Amino acid sequence: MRAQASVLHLDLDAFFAAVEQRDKPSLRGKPVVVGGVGGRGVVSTASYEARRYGVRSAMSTREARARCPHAAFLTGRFHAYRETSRAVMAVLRAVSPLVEPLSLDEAFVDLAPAELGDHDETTLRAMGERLREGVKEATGGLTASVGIGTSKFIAKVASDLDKPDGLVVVMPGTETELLRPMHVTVIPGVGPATAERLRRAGIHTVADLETVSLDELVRLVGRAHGTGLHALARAEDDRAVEPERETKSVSVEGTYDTDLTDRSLMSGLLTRQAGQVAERLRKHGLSGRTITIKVRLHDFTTLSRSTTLPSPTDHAPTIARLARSLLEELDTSGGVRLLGVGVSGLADWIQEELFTDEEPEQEQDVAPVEPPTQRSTWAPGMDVEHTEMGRGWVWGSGRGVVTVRFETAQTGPGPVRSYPADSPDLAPWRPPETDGAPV
DNA sequence: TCTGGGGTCCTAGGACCC
DNA sequence: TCTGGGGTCCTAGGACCC
Repeated sequence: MRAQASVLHLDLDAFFAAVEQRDKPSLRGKPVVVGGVGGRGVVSTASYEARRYGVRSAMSTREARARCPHAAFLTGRFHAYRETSRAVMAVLRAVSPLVEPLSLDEAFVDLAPAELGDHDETTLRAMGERLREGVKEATGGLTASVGIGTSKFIAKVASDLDKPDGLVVVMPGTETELLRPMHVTVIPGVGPATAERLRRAGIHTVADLETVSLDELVRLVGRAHGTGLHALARAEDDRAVEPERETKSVSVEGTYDTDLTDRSLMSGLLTRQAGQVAERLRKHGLSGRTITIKVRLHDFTTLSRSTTLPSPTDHAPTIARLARSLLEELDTSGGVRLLGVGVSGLADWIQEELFTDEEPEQEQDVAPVEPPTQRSTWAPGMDVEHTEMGRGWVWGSGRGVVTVRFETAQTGPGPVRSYPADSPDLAPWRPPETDGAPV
């Protein structure tokens, strides 16, 4: 918590719906719902006109239709949202370079570098109004709610207090009296599960929470969460505004209107998703070592399976192949409603650099370290044949060693073995390009 | 026919190493 | 030979956020 109110939080009001109303004047003043329109879609954003009918974010579109049948139901136009978001972030960066976007419609701004002179309430309000005006101009009339306070937590709570189109400044020293009467769910990280645990312990408000000892909180909700809650209940929050946050994972998933039962269809869908993930990785110059699939069964139980490569990849056939073999482990006979593929353990360099950089620590289980050669011969994902092991594909390669994952059509994925890259027992057996055709 | 999609962070257990 | 403890990496699942 800072001595001065110098953290600002800005939240665009009903952002997706507002962009739709801006771009299509016939929708202005009318209920608009943006979200999935399929049988299993949910509401992403409801305009304030639609909220009057009880339509809320995360509600199923089916229920939203029941509550407000005359609303316009639209799927998102993410290009337009991204473009508009960029314009908003540019307005914020003109005030201070320290802007941390949380999503397309939300950001923190650290006002410390802004030349504000005094941080008295009048100056802060003027700054907030100036920003809101700037956003309106840059976006063709979108409104935003702004909160200013001594920490991220307080700024965020403040921006929520006078929505929509509001501005609230919480001056230093007034934080705890503001928070105490509020329900524990104002604290970021307290969702339904945590709120229920706290409720059972008789803790409802922030004031209640403040009386609970650190040990007791840790016992209730775990180490990390407990210490966080203990501090936030006292408005203690020193989290910095971080303009550059690194991407940790990239994923694509889809929920299907009817449950999937056909394994070959699932394989095809995973293959297509793997291609989309690889494309996004490449676009951002990323690659990753851990491939994860996500499977949601008909009864909503959600499973994940993952595997970690010896070196990072952005190669679609490799990701697809691993995803498909991970699916083999799962019993999907009851039907699958969601399938997804993700890559994590990201590096901002690609595998080729393994060959040019100095030797990494990591060792292979086959010893001979030859001079780095064969770069193009053993590309990840490439199909290979071993005289004894049979068919497999390149899982990773580097430093004169190629790691192969063997599999057969009959038995599925098999063992992983490493060989010297010049092993006469190992040969490519067909070009990999036939792989990856979606169903 | 309740329950999206893209993320982040945490926990807990096992393997493995020192 | 037995007893341990700590650290790191990996996997699976869950809570949470917008």
